[in-house]
Amino acid sequence: METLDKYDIAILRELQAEARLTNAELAQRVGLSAAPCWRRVRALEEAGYIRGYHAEIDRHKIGLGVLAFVRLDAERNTGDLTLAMEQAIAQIPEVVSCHYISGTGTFELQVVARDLDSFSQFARTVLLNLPNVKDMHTSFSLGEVKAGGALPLAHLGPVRPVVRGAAA
Amino acid sequence: METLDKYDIAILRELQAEARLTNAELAQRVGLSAAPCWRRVRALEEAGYIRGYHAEIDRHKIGLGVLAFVRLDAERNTGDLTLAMEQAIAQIPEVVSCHYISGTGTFELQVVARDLDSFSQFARTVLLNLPNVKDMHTSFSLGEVKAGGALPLAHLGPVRPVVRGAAA
DNA sequence: GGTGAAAGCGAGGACCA
DNA sequence: TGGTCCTCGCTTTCACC
Repeated sequence: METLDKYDIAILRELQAEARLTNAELAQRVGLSAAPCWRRVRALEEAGYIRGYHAEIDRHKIGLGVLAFVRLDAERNTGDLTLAMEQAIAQIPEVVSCHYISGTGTFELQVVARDLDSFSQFARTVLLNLPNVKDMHTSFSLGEVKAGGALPLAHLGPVRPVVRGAAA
Repeated sequence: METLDKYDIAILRELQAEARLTNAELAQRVGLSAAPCWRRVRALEEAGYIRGYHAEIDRHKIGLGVLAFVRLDAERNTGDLTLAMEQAIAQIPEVVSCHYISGTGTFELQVVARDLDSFSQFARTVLLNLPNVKDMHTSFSLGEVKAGGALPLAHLGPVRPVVRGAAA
């Protein structure tokens, strides 16, 4: 699995948009017959291009009205302390994502909570009690302009729709 | 679909973790037989709890080495201008997510790019050319401490594993 | 790499408790 | 509501081009 050809790209695109496509439907959309299409999907999974398949759940429907962007600054910035902090953060369910941002020891988190009260309590009792935390800055999402996190694939190649039997 | 019971919660949890489960396997895991399990999945989809199913693609494997957190400040903050800005942002493939942050007109974006050069060019030619942009602040992810964005479900109820036939 | 075909199993619906 | 049965179509794996 060295490089991706147009079929692989098309498969990634389709599965990123709609992971529960049947193999038959997927094959038709990318312009392949079922067997080779299925083999490619398997190869993409095994090579690690596809890390998994997930249902996207509506945050608001399950009562998580608050999405906060939190920046945590670390007190000190040695490898050990940072690692311990990372491990502690990664285990918190309310933390939806966390990235290490810079050599100065800042983490950018996305945190969900039921409401502002709930967030506030969470921030005080959990986030600020993490080891090695110096400071915290929070911004709240007031509106989702774009969500879903689908990655662009256009850079992988000229992504013309694949039409079966069409000459180049 | 007023409220979720323990079966619904279990279904959401399993499908969030692994969307391509067969219905038979899912039913077994949540402690239901196939037909009612499948009916519930359908109901959850139709009620909007499940917004879709997506393959998670490895950003690095497809050559997107850079993930940036970008804050865009709007020049002026009227409804029309903000809306136009939002619509422009939402259409940019490299923008993986975008949230409106505060009444002062700040947007928090996640942007992917091949490398720093590529990001830099993208920022100059696309982001800074958006209508109504005043200012831009960028932080780069140096490490994914936690990713995937799975929502916590524990607040929906005491989430004991459902065991078939086990008395409470 | 691609196609086509065969076998086994799950999806999806009807119906009962 | 959950459980059972039944049928169709898909998945998955052949062998072969």
